[in-house]
Amino acid sequence: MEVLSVTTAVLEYLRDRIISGELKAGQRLSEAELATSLEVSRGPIREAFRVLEKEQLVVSFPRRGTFVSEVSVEDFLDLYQAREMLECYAIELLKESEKRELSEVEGALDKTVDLPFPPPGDTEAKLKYLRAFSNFHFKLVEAAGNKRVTKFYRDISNHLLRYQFMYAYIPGLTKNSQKDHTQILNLIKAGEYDKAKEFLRVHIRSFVKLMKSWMFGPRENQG
Amino acid sequence: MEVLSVTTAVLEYLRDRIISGELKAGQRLSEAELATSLEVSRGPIREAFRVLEKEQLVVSFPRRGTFVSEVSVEDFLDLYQAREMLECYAIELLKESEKRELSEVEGALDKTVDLPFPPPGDTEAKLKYLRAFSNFHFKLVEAAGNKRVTKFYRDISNHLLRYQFMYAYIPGLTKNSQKDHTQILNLIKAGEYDKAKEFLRVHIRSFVKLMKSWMFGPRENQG
DNA sequence: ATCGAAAATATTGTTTACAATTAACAATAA
DNA sequence: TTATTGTTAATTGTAAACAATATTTTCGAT
Repeated sequence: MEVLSVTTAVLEYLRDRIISGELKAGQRLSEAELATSLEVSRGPIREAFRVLEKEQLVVSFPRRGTFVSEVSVEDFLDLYQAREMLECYAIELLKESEKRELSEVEGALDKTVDLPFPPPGDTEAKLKYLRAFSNFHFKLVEAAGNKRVTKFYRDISNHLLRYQFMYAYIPGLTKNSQKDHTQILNLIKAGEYDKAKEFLRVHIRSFVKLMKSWMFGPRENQG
Repeated sequence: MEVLSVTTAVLEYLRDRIISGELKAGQRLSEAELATSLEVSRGPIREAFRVLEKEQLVVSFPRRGTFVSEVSVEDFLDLYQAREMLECYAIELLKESEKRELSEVEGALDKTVDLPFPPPGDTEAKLKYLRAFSNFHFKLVEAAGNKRVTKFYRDISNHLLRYQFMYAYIPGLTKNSQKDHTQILNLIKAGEYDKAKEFLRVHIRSFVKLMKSWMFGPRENQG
Protein backbone atom coordinates (compact mmCIF):
# COMPACT_ATOMS: atom_id res chain seq x y z
CA MET A 1 0.00 0.00 0.00
CA GLU A 2 2.96 2.38 -0.58
CA VAL A 3 2.92 3.25 -4.27
CA LEU A 4 2.83 6.99 -4.58
CA SER A 5 0.84 8.55 -1.80
CA VAL A 6 -1.38 6.80 0.69
CA THR A 7 -4.27 9.00 -0.39
CA THR A 8 -3.94 7.88 -4.01
CA ALA A 9 -3.75 4.22 -3.01
CA VAL A 10 -6.83 4.54 -0.82
CA LEU A 11 -8.63 6.43 -3.58
CA GLU A 12 -7.98 3.82 -6.23
CA TYR A 13 -8.80 1.00 -3.87
CA LEU A 14 -12.14 2.48 -2.89
CA ARG A 15 -12.99 3.44 -6.47
CA ASP A 16 -12.47 -0.13 -7.65
CA ARG A 17 -14.44 -1.56 -4.74
CA ILE A 18 -17.39 0.69 -5.57
CA ILE A 19 -17.29 0.01 -9.30
CA SER A 20 -17.08 -3.73 -8.72
CA GLY A 21 -19.98 -3.60 -6.31
CA GLU A 22 -18.07 -4.98 -3.33
CA LEU A 23 -19.05 -1.74 -1.68
CA LYS A 24 -22.77 -1.54 -2.34
CA ALA A 25 -24.92 1.47 -3.17
CA GLY A 26 -26.08 3.28 -0.07
CA GLN A 27 -23.53 1.56 2.14
CA ARG A 28 -21.94 3.69 4.81
CA LEU A 29 -18.19 4.14 4.64
CA SER A 30 -16.83 4.54 8.13
CA GLU A 31 -13.61 6.54 8.29
CA ALA A 32 -12.31 4.77 11.37
CA GLU A 33 -13.22 1.34 10.07
CA LEU A 34 -11.50 1.92 6.73
CA ALA A 35 -8.50 3.45 8.47
CA THR A 36 -7.90 0.42 10.68
CA SER A 37 -8.73 -1.97 7.87
CA LEU A 38 -6.28 -0.37 5.44
CA GLU A 39 -3.78 0.38 8.21
CA VAL A 40 -3.65 4.10 7.56
CA SER A 41 -4.90 7.12 9.41
CA ARG A 42 -8.13 8.96 8.75
CA GLY A 43 -6.50 11.88 6.96
CA PRO A 44 -5.85 10.11 3.65
CA ILE A 45 -9.28 8.46 3.88
CA ARG A 46 -10.96 11.83 4.12
CA GLU A 47 -8.92 13.24 1.25
CA ALA A 48 -9.87 10.26 -0.90
CA PHE A 49 -13.53 10.83 0.08
CA ARG A 50 -13.38 14.40 -1.25
CA VAL A 51 -12.17 13.15 -4.63
CA LEU A 52 -14.71 10.33 -4.79
CA GLU A 53 -17.41 12.80 -3.84
CA LYS A 54 -16.44 14.99 -6.79
CA GLU A 55 -16.55 11.87 -8.97
CA GLN A 56 -20.03 11.22 -7.57
CA LEU A 57 -19.08 7.73 -6.47
CA VAL A 58 -19.83 8.65 -2.87
CA VAL A 59 -22.08 11.19 -1.21
CA SER A 60 -21.13 13.00 1.97
CA PHE A 61 -23.46 14.57 4.49
CA PRO A 62 -21.83 16.90 7.02
CA ARG A 63 -21.47 15.26 10.43
CA ARG A 64 -23.52 12.34 9.14
CA GLY A 65 -21.01 10.39 7.15
CA THR A 66 -20.05 9.26 3.69
CA PHE A 67 -22.06 6.74 1.68
CA VAL A 68 -21.63 4.90 -1.58
CA SER A 69 -23.74 6.76 -4.13
CA GLU A 70 -27.04 5.27 -5.18
CA VAL A 71 -27.75 3.85 -8.61
CA SER A 72 -30.94 4.50 -10.51
CA VAL A 73 -32.44 4.13 -13.95
CA GLU A 74 -32.54 7.92 -14.26
CA ASP A 75 -28.85 8.19 -13.51
CA PHE A 76 -28.10 5.35 -15.87
CA LEU A 77 -29.96 7.11 -18.67
CA ASP A 78 -28.19 10.39 -17.93
CA LEU A 79 -24.87 8.62 -18.17
CA TYR A 80 -25.66 7.00 -21.49
CA GLN A 81 -27.06 10.18 -22.91
CA ALA A 82 -23.83 11.93 -21.95
CA ARG A 83 -21.85 9.11 -23.44
CA GLU A 84 -23.72 9.20 -26.72
CA MET A 85 -23.27 12.94 -26.96
CA LEU A 86 -19.56 12.84 -26.20
CA GLU A 87 -18.71 9.97 -28.51
CA CYS A 88 -20.75 11.30 -31.40
CA TYR A 89 -19.12 14.65 -30.97
CA ALA A 90 -15.75 12.97 -30.90
CA ILE A 91 -16.42 11.44 -34.29
CA GLU A 92 -17.62 14.81 -35.55
CA LEU A 93 -14.30 16.33 -34.49
CA LEU A 94 -12.32 13.51 -36.06
CA LYS A 95 -14.19 14.24 -39.29
CA GLU A 96 -13.11 17.89 -39.22
CA SER A 97 -9.53 17.32 -38.10
CA GLU A 98 -6.79 17.03 -40.70
CA LYS A 99 -4.55 14.42 -39.11
CA ARG A 100 -6.59 12.03 -37.03
CA GLU A 101 -4.52 9.76 -34.87
CA LEU A 102 -6.29 6.43 -34.40
CA SER A 103 -3.43 4.17 -33.33
CA GLU A 104 -4.48 4.37 -29.67
CA VAL A 105 -8.06 3.45 -30.56
CA GLU A 106 -6.79 0.59 -32.68
CA GLY A 107 -4.55 -0.56 -29.82
CA ALA A 108 -7.46 -0.55 -27.40
CA LEU A 109 -9.54 -2.59 -29.83
CA ASP A 110 -6.74 -5.10 -30.35
CA LYS A 111 -6.53 -5.73 -26.64
CA THR A 112 -10.14 -6.93 -26.60
CA VAL A 113 -9.80 -9.63 -29.27
CA ASP A 114 -9.85 -13.14 -27.86
CA LEU A 115 -9.79 -11.78 -24.34
CA PRO A 116 -10.56 -14.68 -22.01
CA PHE A 117 -13.72 -14.33 -19.95
CA PRO A 118 -12.59 -14.19 -16.31
CA PRO A 119 -13.65 -16.89 -13.86
CA PRO A 120 -16.42 -16.02 -11.42
CA GLY A 121 -15.15 -14.68 -8.14
CA ASP A 122 -12.04 -12.98 -9.47
CA THR A 123 -13.26 -9.40 -9.14
CA GLU A 124 -9.98 -7.82 -10.12
CA ALA A 125 -9.92 -9.81 -13.36
CA LYS A 126 -13.53 -8.90 -14.09
CA LEU A 127 -12.66 -5.24 -13.68
CA LYS A 128 -9.70 -5.50 -16.03
CA TYR A 129 -11.87 -7.34 -18.53
CA LEU A 130 -14.64 -4.76 -18.61
CA ARG A 131 -12.13 -1.91 -18.59
CA ALA A 132 -10.54 -3.30 -21.74
CA PHE A 133 -13.80 -2.91 -23.66
CA SER A 134 -14.56 0.42 -22.05
CA ASN A 135 -11.11 1.61 -23.09
CA PHE A 136 -12.06 1.52 -26.76
CA HIS A 137 -14.69 4.18 -26.19
CA PHE A 138 -12.35 6.17 -24.00
CA LYS A 139 -9.60 6.22 -26.59
CA LEU A 140 -12.13 7.26 -29.19
CA VAL A 141 -13.08 10.30 -27.14
CA GLU A 142 -9.44 10.99 -26.32
CA ALA A 143 -8.60 10.96 -30.02
CA ALA A 144 -10.85 13.98 -30.47
CA GLY A 145 -8.16 15.91 -28.63
CA ASN A 146 -10.17 17.85 -26.05
CA LYS A 147 -8.47 17.32 -22.67
CA ARG A 148 -11.38 18.67 -20.64
CA VAL A 149 -13.90 16.41 -22.30
CA THR A 150 -11.53 13.46 -21.98
CA LYS A 151 -11.23 13.91 -18.22
CA PHE A 152 -14.98 14.18 -17.89
CA TYR A 153 -15.44 11.06 -19.95
CA ARG A 154 -13.09 9.11 -17.68
CA ASP A 155 -15.38 9.79 -14.72
CA ILE A 156 -18.44 8.92 -16.80
CA SER A 157 -16.65 5.75 -17.85
CA ASN A 158 -16.19 4.62 -14.26
CA HIS A 159 -19.90 4.96 -13.59
CA LEU A 160 -20.75 3.13 -16.78
CA LEU A 161 -18.45 0.32 -15.68
CA ARG A 162 -20.28 0.18 -12.39
CA TYR A 163 -23.63 -0.35 -14.08
CA GLN A 164 -22.11 -2.84 -16.50
CA PHE A 165 -20.62 -4.75 -13.60
CA MET A 166 -24.06 -4.94 -12.04
CA TYR A 167 -26.17 -5.79 -15.05
CA ALA A 168 -24.11 -6.55 -18.14
CA TYR A 169 -21.40 -8.94 -17.15
CA ILE A 170 -22.19 -11.58 -19.75
CA PRO A 171 -19.83 -13.26 -22.25
CA GLY A 172 -22.04 -12.90 -25.30
CA LEU A 173 -22.55 -9.22 -24.76
CA THR A 174 -18.90 -8.29 -24.70
CA LYS A 175 -18.30 -10.50 -27.70
CA ASN A 176 -20.96 -8.59 -29.55
CA SER A 177 -19.47 -5.28 -28.42
CA GLN A 178 -16.13 -6.30 -29.83
CA LYS A 179 -17.68 -6.86 -33.26
CA ASP A 180 -19.42 -3.50 -33.14
CA HIS A 181 -16.24 -1.73 -32.11
CA THR A 182 -14.37 -3.19 -35.06
CA GLN A 183 -17.11 -2.03 -37.39
CA ILE A 184 -17.07 1.49 -35.95
CA LEU A 185 -13.32 1.84 -36.27
CA ASN A 186 -13.39 0.50 -39.84
CA LEU A 187 -16.04 3.03 -40.82
CA ILE A 188 -13.99 5.86 -39.33
CA LYS A 189 -10.84 4.69 -41.07
CA ALA A 190 -12.78 4.52 -44.34
CA GLY A 191 -13.82 8.12 -43.86
CA GLU A 192 -17.47 7.15 -43.40
CA TYR A 193 -17.89 9.35 -40.35
CA ASP A 194 -21.64 9.79 -40.52
CA LYS A 195 -22.18 6.07 -40.90
CA ALA A 196 -19.80 5.45 -38.00
CA LYS A 197 -21.73 7.92 -35.87
CA GLU A 198 -25.04 6.35 -36.73
CA PHE A 199 -23.72 2.85 -36.09
CA LEU A 200 -22.28 3.96 -32.76
CA ARG A 201 -25.58 5.53 -31.81
CA VAL A 202 -27.39 2.30 -32.54
CA HIS A 203 -24.70 0.33 -30.68
CA ILE A 204 -25.19 2.47 -27.61
CA ARG A 205 -28.97 2.71 -27.76
CA SER A 206 -29.54 -1.01 -28.23
CA PHE A 207 -27.33 -1.64 -25.25
CA VAL A 208 -29.29 0.86 -23.20
CA LYS A 209 -32.55 -0.78 -24.20
CA LEU A 210 -31.25 -4.16 -23.11
CA MET A 211 -29.91 -2.88 -19.82
CA LYS A 212 -33.10 -1.02 -19.07
CA SER A 213 -35.16 -4.18 -19.32
CA TRP A 214 -32.76 -5.91 -16.94
CA MET A 215 -32.81 -3.07 -14.48
CA PHE A 216 -36.57 -2.98 -14.37
CA GLY A 217 -36.96 -6.73 -14.48
CA PRO A 218 -35.68 -9.46 -12.13
CA ARG A 219 -32.05 -9.10 -10.99
CA GLU A 220 -30.41 -12.34 -11.94
CA ASN A 221 -27.16 -10.94 -13.35
CA GLN A 222 -25.75 -9.21 -10.32
CA GLY A 223 -23.24 -11.77 -9.12
CA MET B 1 -15.63 31.67 8.06
CA GLU B 2 -18.04 29.22 9.77
CA VAL B 3 -20.86 28.56 7.33
CA LEU B 4 -21.12 24.82 6.89
CA SER B 5 -17.78 23.12 7.18
CA VAL B 6 -14.38 24.72 7.28
CA THR B 7 -13.37 22.69 4.25
CA THR B 8 -16.28 24.07 2.22
CA ALA B 9 -15.52 27.63 3.24
CA VAL B 10 -11.85 27.24 2.34
CA LEU B 11 -12.82 25.60 -0.94
CA GLU B 12 -15.16 28.37 -2.01
CA TYR B 13 -12.74 31.04 -0.89
CA LEU B 14 -9.84 29.59 -2.86
CA ARG B 15 -12.01 28.91 -5.91
CA ASP B 16 -13.14 32.53 -6.07
CA ARG B 17 -9.58 33.82 -5.56
CA ILE B 18 -8.36 31.70 -8.46
CA ILE B 19 -11.21 32.63 -10.78
CA SER B 20 -10.80 36.31 -10.00
CA GLY B 21 -7.08 36.11 -10.63
CA GLU B 22 -6.04 37.22 -7.15
CA LEU B 23 -4.25 33.89 -7.01
CA LYS B 24 -2.30 33.84 -10.25
CA ALA B 25 -1.61 30.95 -12.61
CA GLY B 26 1.42 28.95 -11.57
CA GLN B 27 1.47 30.45 -8.09
CA ARG B 28 2.38 28.11 -5.28
CA LEU B 29 -0.24 27.57 -2.60
CA SER B 30 1.48 26.88 0.70
CA GLU B 31 -0.60 24.81 3.09
CA ALA B 32 0.95 26.33 6.21
CA GLU B 33 0.68 29.87 4.88
CA LEU B 34 -2.99 29.47 3.95
CA ALA B 35 -3.71 27.75 7.25
CA THR B 36 -2.35 30.62 9.35
CA SER B 37 -3.83 33.23 7.01
CA LEU B 38 -7.33 31.73 7.17
CA GLU B 39 -6.92 30.74 10.82
CA VAL B 40 -7.63 27.07 10.25
CA SER B 41 -5.49 23.96 10.34
CA ARG B 42 -3.92 22.27 7.35
CA GLY B 43 -6.43 19.42 7.23
CA PRO B 44 -9.30 21.34 5.64
CA ILE B 45 -6.84 23.11 3.33
CA ARG B 46 -5.65 19.77 2.02
CA GLU B 47 -9.21 18.49 1.58
CA ALA B 48 -10.10 21.62 -0.37
CA PHE B 49 -6.99 21.08 -2.50
CA ARG B 50 -8.19 17.63 -3.50
CA VAL B 51 -11.49 19.06 -4.72
CA LEU B 52 -9.85 21.95 -6.55
CA GLU B 53 -7.45 19.50 -8.12
CA LYS B 54 -10.38 17.50 -9.47
CA GLU B 55 -11.86 20.74 -10.77
CA GLN B 56 -8.49 21.39 -12.43
CA LEU B 57 -8.17 24.78 -10.77
CA VAL B 58 -5.00 23.62 -9.05
CA VAL B 59 -2.34 21.05 -9.81
CA SER B 60 -0.65 19.01 -7.11
CA PHE B 61 2.70 17.29 -7.29
CA PRO B 62 3.40 14.75 -4.54
CA ARG B 63 5.83 16.12 -1.95
CA ARG B 64 6.34 19.16 -4.15
CA GLY B 65 3.28 21.21 -3.46
CA THR B 66 0.07 22.57 -4.94
CA PHE B 67 -0.01 25.28 -7.60
CA VAL B 68 -2.69 27.33 -9.30
CA SER B 69 -3.31 25.71 -12.69
CA GLU B 70 -1.88 27.36 -15.79
CA VAL B 71 -3.97 29.04 -18.46
CA SER B 72 -3.35 28.62 -22.15
CA VAL B 73 -4.95 29.28 -25.50
CA GLU B 74 -5.24 25.52 -26.04
CA ASP B 75 -7.11 25.08 -22.77
CA PHE B 76 -9.30 28.06 -23.57
CA LEU B 77 -10.24 26.55 -26.92
CA ASP B 78 -10.95 23.17 -25.31
CA LEU B 79 -13.26 24.85 -22.85
CA TYR B 80 -15.19 26.71 -25.49
CA GLN B 81 -15.44 23.67 -27.69
CA ALA B 82 -16.89 21.77 -24.75
CA ARG B 83 -19.22 24.63 -24.04
CA GLU B 84 -20.48 24.81 -27.59
CA MET B 85 -21.07 21.07 -27.65
CA LEU B 86 -22.93 21.03 -24.35
CA GLU B 87 -25.14 24.00 -25.02
CA CYS B 88 -26.03 22.93 -28.53
CA TYR B 89 -26.87 19.50 -27.23
CA ALA B 90 -28.98 21.09 -24.53
CA ILE B 91 -31.06 22.86 -27.16
CA GLU B 92 -31.33 19.60 -29.09
CA LEU B 93 -32.74 17.93 -25.99
CA LEU B 94 -35.13 20.78 -25.33
CA LYS B 95 -36.37 20.32 -28.87
CA GLU B 96 -37.15 16.66 -28.27
CA SER B 97 -38.63 17.04 -24.79
CA GLU B 98 -42.37 17.43 -24.39
CA LYS B 99 -42.56 19.85 -21.49
CA ARG B 100 -39.59 22.16 -21.53
CA GLU B 101 -39.23 24.24 -18.41
CA LEU B 102 -37.62 27.56 -19.23
CA SER B 103 -38.61 29.67 -16.22
CA GLU B 104 -35.16 29.25 -14.65
CA VAL B 105 -33.46 30.34 -17.87
CA GLU B 106 -35.80 33.30 -18.11
CA GLY B 107 -35.07 34.17 -14.47
CA ALA B 108 -31.34 34.10 -15.10
CA LEU B 109 -31.75 36.36 -18.10
CA ASP B 110 -33.90 38.82 -16.17
CA LYS B 111 -31.20 39.21 -13.56
CA THR B 112 -28.78 40.51 -16.19
CA VAL B 113 -30.93 43.36 -17.50
CA ASP B 114 -29.73 46.78 -16.36
CA LEU B 115 -27.14 45.17 -14.15
CA PRO B 116 -24.78 47.95 -13.01
CA PHE B 117 -21.17 47.54 -14.08
CA PRO B 118 -19.16 47.12 -10.88
CA PRO B 119 -16.55 49.69 -9.90
CA PRO B 120 -12.91 48.74 -10.48
CA GLY B 121 -11.29 47.16 -7.46
CA ASP B 122 -14.40 45.44 -6.11
CA THR B 123 -13.44 41.89 -7.03
CA GLU B 124 -16.39 40.29 -5.29
CA ALA B 125 -18.82 42.47 -7.23
CA LYS B 126 -17.04 41.72 -10.49
CA LEU B 127 -17.40 38.01 -9.80
CA LYS B 128 -21.12 38.34 -9.08
CA TYR B 129 -21.53 40.42 -12.23
CA LEU B 130 -19.86 37.92 -14.54
CA ARG B 131 -21.58 35.00 -12.83
CA ALA B 132 -24.96 36.56 -13.56
CA PHE B 133 -24.28 36.38 -17.31
CA SER B 134 -22.68 32.98 -17.04
CA ASN B 135 -25.75 31.76 -15.21
CA PHE B 136 -27.91 32.12 -18.29
CA HIS B 137 -25.84 29.51 -20.08
CA PHE B 138 -25.77 27.31 -17.02
CA LYS B 139 -29.53 27.36 -16.63
CA LEU B 140 -29.88 26.56 -20.30
CA VAL B 141 -27.80 23.42 -19.87
CA GLU B 142 -29.58 22.58 -16.64
CA ALA B 143 -32.92 22.82 -18.42
CA ALA B 144 -31.89 19.90 -20.61
CA GLY B 145 -32.29 17.77 -17.49
CA ASN B 146 -29.10 15.73 -17.49
CA LYS B 147 -27.65 15.98 -13.97
CA ARG B 148 -24.23 14.58 -14.92
CA VAL B 149 -23.78 17.02 -17.75
CA THR B 150 -25.02 19.86 -15.57
CA LYS B 151 -22.37 19.17 -12.92
CA PHE B 152 -19.69 18.99 -15.55
CA TYR B 153 -20.85 22.26 -17.02
CA ARG B 154 -20.60 23.97 -13.66
CA ASP B 155 -16.89 23.18 -13.50
CA ILE B 156 -16.44 24.26 -17.11
CA SER B 157 -18.30 27.44 -16.23
CA ASN B 158 -15.85 28.33 -13.49
CA HIS B 159 -12.93 28.05 -15.85
CA LEU B 160 -14.74 30.11 -18.47
CA LEU B 161 -15.30 32.76 -15.83
CA ARG B 162 -11.61 32.74 -15.05
CA TYR B 163 -10.69 33.49 -18.65
CA GLN B 164 -13.44 36.08 -18.93
CA PHE B 165 -12.15 37.75 -15.79
CA MET B 166 -8.72 37.94 -17.37
CA TYR B 167 -9.61 39.05 -20.86
CA ALA B 168 -13.25 39.95 -21.27
CA TYR B 169 -14.22 42.20 -18.41
CA ILE B 170 -15.61 45.03 -20.53
CA PRO B 171 -19.00 46.82 -20.25
CA GLY B 172 -19.87 46.74 -23.96
CA LEU B 173 -19.22 43.05 -24.22
CA THR B 174 -21.60 41.99 -21.49
CA LYS B 175 -24.21 44.39 -22.83
CA ASN B 176 -23.91 42.68 -26.18
CA SER B 177 -24.13 39.26 -24.53
CA GLN B 178 -27.34 40.25 -22.85
CA LYS B 179 -28.90 41.08 -26.21
CA ASP B 180 -27.79 37.78 -27.69
CA HIS B 181 -29.13 35.84 -24.72
CA THR B 182 -32.53 37.44 -25.13
CA GLN B 183 -32.55 36.52 -28.80
CA ILE B 184 -31.60 32.91 -28.05
CA LEU B 185 -34.31 32.47 -25.46
CA ASN B 186 -36.91 34.05 -27.74
CA LEU B 187 -36.01 31.67 -30.55
CA ILE B 188 -36.31 28.69 -28.22
CA LYS B 189 -39.64 29.87 -26.88
CA ALA B 190 -40.85 30.31 -30.46
CA GLY B 191 -39.91 26.73 -31.19
CA GLU B 192 -37.16 27.77 -33.59
CA TYR B 193 -34.64 25.40 -32.06
CA ASP B 194 -32.32 25.06 -35.04
CA LYS B 195 -32.16 28.82 -35.46
CA ALA B 196 -31.49 29.19 -31.74
CA LYS B 197 -28.71 26.64 -31.94
CA GLU B 198 -27.13 28.37 -34.91
CA PHE B 199 -27.40 31.77 -33.27
CA LEU B 200 -25.85 30.40 -30.08
CA ARG B 201 -23.04 28.86 -32.07
CA VAL B 202 -22.31 32.20 -33.69
CA HIS B 203 -22.60 33.96 -30.33
CA ILE B 204 -20.00 31.65 -28.84
CA ARG B 205 -17.66 31.52 -31.82
CA SER B 206 -17.53 35.27 -32.30
CA PHE B 207 -16.70 35.64 -28.64
CA VAL B 208 -13.92 33.07 -28.94
CA LYS B 209 -12.51 34.88 -31.97
CA LEU B 210 -12.45 38.14 -30.06
CA MET B 211 -10.86 36.59 -26.98
CA LYS B 212 -8.25 34.79 -29.04
CA SER B 213 -7.03 38.03 -30.55
CA TRP B 214 -6.75 39.52 -27.08
CA MET B 215 -4.93 36.53 -25.70
CA PHE B 216 -2.41 36.54 -28.52
CA GLY B 217 -2.15 40.31 -28.68
CA PRO B 218 -1.14 42.88 -26.02
CA ARG B 219 -2.65 42.40 -22.58
CA GLU B 220 -4.39 45.63 -21.79
CA ASN B 221 -7.59 44.24 -20.33
CA GLN B 222 -6.26 42.32 -17.40
CA GLY B 223 -6.92 44.79 -14.57
C1' DA C 1 -46.02 -2.63 26.14
C1' DT C 2 -45.05 1.80 24.05
C1' DC C 3 -43.45 6.26 23.78
C1' DG C 4 -40.31 9.85 25.13
C1' DA C 5 -36.40 11.86 27.36
C1' DA C 6 -31.77 11.68 28.99
C1' DA C 7 -27.40 9.59 29.31
C1' DA C 8 -23.93 6.87 26.94
C1' DT C 9 -21.66 5.71 22.85
C1' DA C 10 -19.95 6.22 18.40
C1' DT C 11 -18.65 9.04 14.53
C1' DT C 12 -17.21 12.96 12.20
C1' DG C 13 -14.72 17.63 12.18
C1' DT C 14 -10.61 19.88 13.40
C1' DT C 15 -6.30 20.67 15.46
C1' DT C 16 -1.78 19.53 16.86
C1' DA C 17 2.38 16.87 16.58
C1' DC C 18 5.67 14.02 14.25
C1' DA C 19 8.01 11.77 10.17
C1' DA C 20 9.64 11.83 5.51
C1' DT C 21 10.93 14.19 1.61
C1' DT C 22 12.38 18.01 -1.06
C1' DA C 23 14.31 22.48 -1.89
C1' DA C 24 17.77 25.93 -0.61
C1' DC C 25 22.23 27.08 0.66
C1' DA C 26 26.97 26.92 1.71
C1' DA C 27 31.37 24.88 1.33
C1' DT C 28 34.71 22.62 -1.40
C1' DA C 29 36.89 21.01 -5.57
C1' DA C 30 37.64 21.37 -10.51
C1' DT D 1 33.94 31.09 -11.84
C1' DT D 2 31.30 27.01 -12.12
C1' DA D 3 29.85 22.50 -10.72
C1' DT D 4 29.11 19.32 -7.16
C1' DT D 5 28.10 17.58 -2.79
C1' DG D 6 26.86 17.72 2.10
C1' DT D 7 24.13 20.08 5.40
C1' DT D 8 20.30 22.81 6.94
C1' DA D 9 15.76 24.55 6.57
C1' DA D 10 11.23 24.41 4.85
C1' DT D 11 7.27 21.86 3.28
C1' DT D 12 4.42 18.13 2.56
C1' DG D 13 2.58 13.42 4.13
C1' DT D 14 0.76 10.93 7.86
C1' DA D 15 -0.66 9.86 12.40
C1' DA D 16 -2.65 10.68 16.78
C1' DA D 17 -5.33 13.48 20.01
C1' DC D 18 -9.12 16.46 21.02
C1' DA D 19 -13.79 18.69 20.27
C1' DA D 20 -18.38 18.75 18.55
C1' DT D 21 -22.26 16.53 16.82
C1' DA D 22 -25.23 12.58 15.75
C1' DT D 23 -26.89 8.10 16.92
C1' DT D 24 -28.04 4.52 20.00
C1' DT D 25 -29.30 2.70 24.27
C1' DT D 26 -31.39 2.80 28.58
C1' DC D 27 -34.63 3.97 31.81
C1' DG D 28 -38.83 5.82 33.41
C1' DA D 29 -43.59 7.36 32.84
C1' DT D 30 -47.96 6.68 30.79
